[in-house]
Amino acid sequence: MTSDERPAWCVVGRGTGGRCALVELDALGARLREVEIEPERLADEVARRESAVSPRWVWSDTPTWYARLVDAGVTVSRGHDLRLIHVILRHSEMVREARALREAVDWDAPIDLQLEDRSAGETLFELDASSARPGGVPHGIEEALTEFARQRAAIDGATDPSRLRLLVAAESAGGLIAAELHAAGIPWDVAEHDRILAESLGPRPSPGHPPARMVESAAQVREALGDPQLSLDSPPRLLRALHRAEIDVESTSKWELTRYDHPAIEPLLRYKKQSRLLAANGWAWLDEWVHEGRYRPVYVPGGVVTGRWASSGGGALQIPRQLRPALRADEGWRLVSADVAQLEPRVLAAMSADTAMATAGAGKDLYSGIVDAGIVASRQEAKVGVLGALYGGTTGDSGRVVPRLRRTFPDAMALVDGAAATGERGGTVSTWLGRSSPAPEAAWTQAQTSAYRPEASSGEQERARRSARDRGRFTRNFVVQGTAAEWALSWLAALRLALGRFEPVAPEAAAPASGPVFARRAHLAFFLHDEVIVHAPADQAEAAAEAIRAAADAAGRLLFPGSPVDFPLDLTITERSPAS
DNA sequence: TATACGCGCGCG
DNA sequence: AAAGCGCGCGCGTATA
Repeated sequence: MTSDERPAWCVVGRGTGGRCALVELDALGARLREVEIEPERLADEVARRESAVSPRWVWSDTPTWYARLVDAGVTVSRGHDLRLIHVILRHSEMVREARALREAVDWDAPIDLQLEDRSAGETLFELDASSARPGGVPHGIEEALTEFARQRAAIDGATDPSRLRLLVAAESAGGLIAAELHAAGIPWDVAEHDRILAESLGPRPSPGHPPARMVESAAQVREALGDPQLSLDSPPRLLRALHRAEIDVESTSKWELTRYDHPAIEPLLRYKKQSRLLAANGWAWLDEWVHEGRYRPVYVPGGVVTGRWASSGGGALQIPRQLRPALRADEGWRLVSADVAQLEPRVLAAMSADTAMATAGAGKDLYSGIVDAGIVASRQEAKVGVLGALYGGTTGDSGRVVPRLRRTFPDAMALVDGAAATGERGGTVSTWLGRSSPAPEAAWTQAQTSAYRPEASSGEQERARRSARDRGRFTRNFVVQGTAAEWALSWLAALRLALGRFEPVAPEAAAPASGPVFARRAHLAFFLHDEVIVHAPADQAEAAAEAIRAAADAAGRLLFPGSPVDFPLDLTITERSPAS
């Protein structure tokens, strides 16, 4: 083993005296070289190694290290996020020996959102001891090397190392992508957003005043209820006023109100919609979150137990469809939007190797395929039934359709029914690539045990059964939602690498607001569970669309080699995102 | 005055 | 018709 061997990994961490340490490892984890450098030189040193050997970069957590590199104009193609991977491995059923990982409690820290959303102007790489936040993961190089060795041992000794390695790579790629999405931002048309607000609410009022059209709606509600002083924003008072008008709802929720025919209902529903728009995405939101034509949400990979991403600040994953037209490509650029048709049922069909379900989905619309197979009469019934199968629905339309699906798709239904049964018993279930559901809380297990005693009251038994069913629905959905998240991460990861190979466009065609790394080529701009938006120079839009399709095919083959299940996309190239 | 919690609704 | 899974956020209300 010689020192000029090509490194497979490069571990980055805090060294001595405020310097950064880089340690290159060979494929077996043996140290090849190590250097300590001043923090200002880190971006250059990373860029040099990336272009020479493109190692997999290992660091404590991606927001801490990578956001600064991206800002400095440096990207890397592959990473290993010790914090994200630690959380997966310490719970994974695939890991045979997790004791050492579980004892490394420092690595079980939640993401530090302050750091992720760091403000501009903060000095680069102030990673000395004084800036380490209590409760965060360790950033020192020796801690990183030790944890990395633990993680490699856990993966190598797993029941299915190759699947777990796919998950580790996909999760880490997600970390890189989240940082890049934040840096690039979503191209946002403030004028269009303002126009949509004005259309619904009236022109922007002066601070502290309600918009005119909301005042109007509220007045109509008060008039119809005969209560001139009523405050619509207080659910208890509104409920009492509705009862006085003989509208016998149990809550003030929208779905319940729509069932009543009364002159107050229409303006009340309108008021609620206006109120929601104003509070969640009104002018204050615009002022706070959109700057220089970009909305830059903070994405939180692994933020959901199932492996889905969460977000923090601005409600990035809940942008109302109504505001979609405010997403607008820069001049000379396009938005390439793609979403997967029925991702979760297709993932279920592939996991369970249910050939009947694969056949129903072959081509385009899975729900229509179920109708065509003569199982249900309408697409809507098919959809409600499939969602009921995934979520554990027992009542209403879904409860009626699920038994038919159980006969038609026995393998798919056996998989989710089995996951539900395991959850009801207090067991753990896992996704296709090995992310496992959390164990039940001690109080849950205690309550189940207690309810089994002969002297347990019927109320106690009923509560225990209900909570067992609740947990069963969670584990039922966990395996599908979690595997769909793995598919989506694989899709994104493949797409990102493909876009990274696009030729830069001429400087005069650049989109400077996207930042130095992304301004001159097609790049990811938005991700939402089963949907991506790529911001692309007009003459790269078609190629980007093809890359999105190719990445979806690649994700399917990677996770489910040989499976007949396909993952068709709805794909559009536009200047402005359609309201749909 | 600050914090915790439930409601309602936006997204998949 | 409005359920069955996973979230984040703003609001009003209750509690300290």
